[in-house]
Amino acid sequence: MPVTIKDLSNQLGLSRSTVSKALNGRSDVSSATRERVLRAVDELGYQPSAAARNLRRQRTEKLGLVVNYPFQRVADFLAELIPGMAAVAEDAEYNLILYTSMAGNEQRIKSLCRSREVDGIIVAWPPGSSETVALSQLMADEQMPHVFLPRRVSNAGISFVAADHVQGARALTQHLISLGHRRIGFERLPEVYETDQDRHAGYAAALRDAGIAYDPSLVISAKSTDPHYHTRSFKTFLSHPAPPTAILFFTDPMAINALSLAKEQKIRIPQDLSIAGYDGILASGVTEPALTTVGQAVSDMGRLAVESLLQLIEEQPRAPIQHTLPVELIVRGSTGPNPKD
Amino acid sequence: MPVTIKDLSNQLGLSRSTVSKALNGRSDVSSATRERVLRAVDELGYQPSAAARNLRRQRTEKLGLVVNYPFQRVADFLAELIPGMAAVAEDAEYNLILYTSMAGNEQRIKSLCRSREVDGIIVAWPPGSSETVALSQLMADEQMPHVFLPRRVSNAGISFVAADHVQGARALTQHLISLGHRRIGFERLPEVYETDQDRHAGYAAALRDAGIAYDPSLVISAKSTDPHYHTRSFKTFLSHPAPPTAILFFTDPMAINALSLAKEQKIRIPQDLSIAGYDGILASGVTEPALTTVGQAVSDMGRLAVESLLQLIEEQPRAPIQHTLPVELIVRGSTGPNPKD
DNA sequence: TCAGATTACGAAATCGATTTCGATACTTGA
DNA sequence: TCAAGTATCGAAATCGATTTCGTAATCTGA
Repeated sequence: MPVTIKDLSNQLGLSRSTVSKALNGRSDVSSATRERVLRAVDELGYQPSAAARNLRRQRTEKLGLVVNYPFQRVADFLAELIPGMAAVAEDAEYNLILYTSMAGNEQRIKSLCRSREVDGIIVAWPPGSSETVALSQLMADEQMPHVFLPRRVSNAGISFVAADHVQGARALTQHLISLGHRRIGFERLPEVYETDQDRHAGYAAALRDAGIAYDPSLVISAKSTDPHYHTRSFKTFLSHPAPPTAILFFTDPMAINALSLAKEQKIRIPQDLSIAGYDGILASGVTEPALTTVGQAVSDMGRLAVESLLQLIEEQPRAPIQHTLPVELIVRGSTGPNPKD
Repeated sequence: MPVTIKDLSNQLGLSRSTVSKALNGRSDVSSATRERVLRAVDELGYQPSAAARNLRRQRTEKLGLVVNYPFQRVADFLAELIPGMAAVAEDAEYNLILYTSMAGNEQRIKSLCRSREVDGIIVAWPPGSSETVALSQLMADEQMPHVFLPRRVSNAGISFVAADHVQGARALTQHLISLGHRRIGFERLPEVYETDQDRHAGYAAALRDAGIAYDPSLVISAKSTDPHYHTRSFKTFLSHPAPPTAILFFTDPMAINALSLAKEQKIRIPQDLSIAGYDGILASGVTEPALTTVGQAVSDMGRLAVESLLQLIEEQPRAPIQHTLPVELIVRGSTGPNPKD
């Protein structure tokens, strides 16, 4: 039903070859013919069939975005990420295809690679490190360019875009130390996440720099991101024989949860206790008090991820492309001087 | 480089036709042969080429999501919308392709339709009504199934999924009236948006129901969603000779902005002034006081939009598919009794 | 003026699947 | 036993573009 290149060539009395060459800017077409072709394209409203072109060219100009985050929990993150990515991709004439149901299913990733419906893949989900390496290997076997986001992968051969969480957690901890805090609690996630290892390393480094002994009883590992765990962790902190005067939470939602728990228990923030989050989500700016946190240049990360992927696709470099972006300490009302000072 | 159906047929000593039929569940293949084929598929890791299949079948099992919202401003909205849409689509073996750079560019929509790289389109952007009709016509001319989201279109022939903003604004206004308010301010958007007309209609209806005269000086139309305008509108309300005792803002961010302006001016919310938002974004729950607002079942809207589109694609009904979903009044701390009572 | 180079175009192969139609072998029933 | 029906498979066309290669016409320079 739509206009094909055959219709065009019939109308013009030219061969399909010539029409195709005229449209693709090849040199062996006279400029007069080229103009005739272009005029006819306008007249008939011709647009090449994507499927036919993809088949012949063996590429689709589509990038796969494999997401497995629970969207609600990282709403801000994705909402900032996706437009940046889409914008860069579209500038390069690529589009993004979303895949949200392939978590933990290697087979589906493999199918995606083999069907060649995308030219490259951005993986945005939080698997454990070993899983990441296996996944990367799988895609490499299928010759599918790919980039991991938003996380560092310590394995040397893997491309990724990440934020510098060592620096972020370190800056945050230093901020608290500079306010006089010595006993600083930290609620972390399970260690399988490299993000967790990084933030923990930053926390530990800041303590070491300040000559403060690392107290394992001040570090609690949440089993998951379920709010239930944070509530329990928070209570554990409070009932500690020598409770912390400041607490670092792994993410803003955890910290925001803690803010309301504190309010229930008539604990004043930051007079009685300092609380800090991480990620700089939108909601962190409107709580009372507003949350001290660490902001990431999420939009930049998205852009960089796509740029990196396009580079992998078009230039096929030997070395992986790895970016670690700086993060920004955002000091707001939820942190204050150590009340014990 | 990847395994093709030809490789399979060579390996098996069968024709490509037979292999294809075995894989597509056709009846004229013996079950023994079918099993041999399936085994070979597993062994060789065969996956049909998406491009070849698309070309032959004349469909792609992809849906286009044309978005033009400023992502940051509607972060929550999209973050809730997209996963719901993706989930439904993927259950039906479809995927979502994102298009974010085609605002106001009819030509690009036309190209998208003609290239047949998607089987249907969901349009999520806030054009004026007349623009919507033109856009719909354009896609209809190209025989491209499409659904508008998240907005009502008064033109009878157009498919859409929307929330019932008449009801929402009406419920919100009634809530304020029941608190004793008689002078209720309303900051609306330019009238070209049907959403605006709906919410305004709901506001006016509630007043009428309560026998309160409609006072045009209490209704301010913001020129855009720029925070600058809201600040000015808010000040206009305050300097009104008979200022409102409650204000309805068109969206939550506007209301949240007003909350902080009020705090600056030592106006107590809700003791001195009641403030309400609209949309029920995440941040509206963590402000101090938390915002009274109207929540939409955004995830449901996304799901419904995709379901409707799939229906349009697969069943080709004559009539358009139109859904208007109820919304939910969320009463929180930012609204209270009329202080003048 | 003529061999060789250049220009402009078309025929046909190709990408990898699906589908139509026809052919063969095997059953079935009277 | 034979005609008709059924089960199973393959050859070839097809989807709509791109690309390779060959050819005819024109141009160039000595």
